[in-house]
Amino acid sequence: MNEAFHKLDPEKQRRIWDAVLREFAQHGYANASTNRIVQEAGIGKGMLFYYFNSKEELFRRALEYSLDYLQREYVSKLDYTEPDFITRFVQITELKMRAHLQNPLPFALLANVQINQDARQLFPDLQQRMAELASSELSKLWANVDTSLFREDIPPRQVMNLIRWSMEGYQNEVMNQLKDKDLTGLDWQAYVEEFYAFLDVLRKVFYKEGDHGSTKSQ
Amino acid sequence: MNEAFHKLDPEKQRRIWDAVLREFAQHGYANASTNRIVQEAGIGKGMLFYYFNSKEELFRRALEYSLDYLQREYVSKLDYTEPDFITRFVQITELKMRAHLQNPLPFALLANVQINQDARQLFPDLQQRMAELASSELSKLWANVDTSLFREDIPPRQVMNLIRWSMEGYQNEVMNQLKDKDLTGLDWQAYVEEFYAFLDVLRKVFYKEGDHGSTKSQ
DNA sequence: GCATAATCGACCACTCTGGTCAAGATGCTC
DNA sequence: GAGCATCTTGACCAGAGTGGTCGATTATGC
Repeated sequence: MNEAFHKLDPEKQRRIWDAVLREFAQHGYANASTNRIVQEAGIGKGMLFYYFNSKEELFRRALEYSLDYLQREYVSKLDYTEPDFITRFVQITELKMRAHLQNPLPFALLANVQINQDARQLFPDLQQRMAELASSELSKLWANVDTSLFREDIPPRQVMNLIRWSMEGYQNEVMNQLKDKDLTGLDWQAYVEEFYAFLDVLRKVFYKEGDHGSTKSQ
Repeated sequence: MNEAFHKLDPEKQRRIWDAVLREFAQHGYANASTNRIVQEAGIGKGMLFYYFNSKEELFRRALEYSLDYLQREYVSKLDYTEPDFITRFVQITELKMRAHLQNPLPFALLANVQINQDARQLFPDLQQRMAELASSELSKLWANVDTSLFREDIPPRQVMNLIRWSMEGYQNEVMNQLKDKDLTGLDWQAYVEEFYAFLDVLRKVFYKEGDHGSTKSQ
């Protein structure tokens, strides 16, 4: 990559990355068009191949950029000291949503690469970095959980899976509901309260009986 | 569509549909190639446009074929008399897997159309038929459920959602595990037993206490 | 033998591709 | 201002691929 790119006005860098990531995320490696990228980025065609030398390198850099973004804005901020599994999972989800809200494109690109096998054989090293990121995130999720909070007639592993699946299902449901709606002027408070009520249900179902505290008080 | 197509050797028809569905499912409408289709189907280019007159009609027919397949092999076989929600859900899942195993391509094509908005504005009528199919399937899922089996300290609606999400999560997990493996000579029995054990956990968690019968005996 | 239907694939005009490069703009130093 | 290096552009390239056509050839049924 030409180092001139790094000297660019940051706003312009962002515009270029935006266009690049969006194009690759939407169309995959093979069907992405460098013409559309320069058009959307508002730069001349020559510049794209001046900064990056080929489409292949461009894609490689885009993937690296996305992985770096996730590492920096999400994975590195994860905190695995919280022993309460549900609370921890909520924290993680919040972080992920925050990073996603700030810039959804890296997520979109990585999701596309995961599904579309376009790039798999072309960039096996990055494919591996992706796999590592995903597996390390998940394996750490299970570590140092205080399983003594769980009800004892079900294996802790299964309890954690059930909680995870339930929360993921809940998330997807809310996402789908909100997809088409106008987000301005939305009654967030109602959603948040419903969510905490949902957490209380999970605690009631999967935790030991007794007062383990409502989540609302947080 | 040229009626000559219907007079074709059924095996040849199947080969053509296979190639068509696979291509559209993999690449979406815009990026699908009629050249690749005829090559994979093993017919001359002329024939494709003899049977179907244009790429647009071809896609339309492919979508209709897929919707018909799902209707015939899956939705029409659904039975909503079983009052036990878990049992019903298992039955539904089994039907879906059976149809999917017999021919996954219609599922793949519809999934692609759902995600890729390629075709949305081109074929709004079929888009609507898809939406109807999905919503009718889901709304019927909730009807006539014997909620008296559920524990009473949680709204029945929420119990059903939690069960649904848990089972979907379980499915995805198993699917992911099996994705790369060699399916021949697999120990299915072990999987089935683990699944029934999982169902027992769900019953223990979400149903009223007392002997509601193990699922293993089925 | 003959009409009709089925089948092929070379061919068409066209669009789009990743990539190049001569020409010019811009900024910096003296 | 001149001179030089660095940026920036977009017209242009050869090549690949597009959906679709059609004259030629073969198979079928009577």
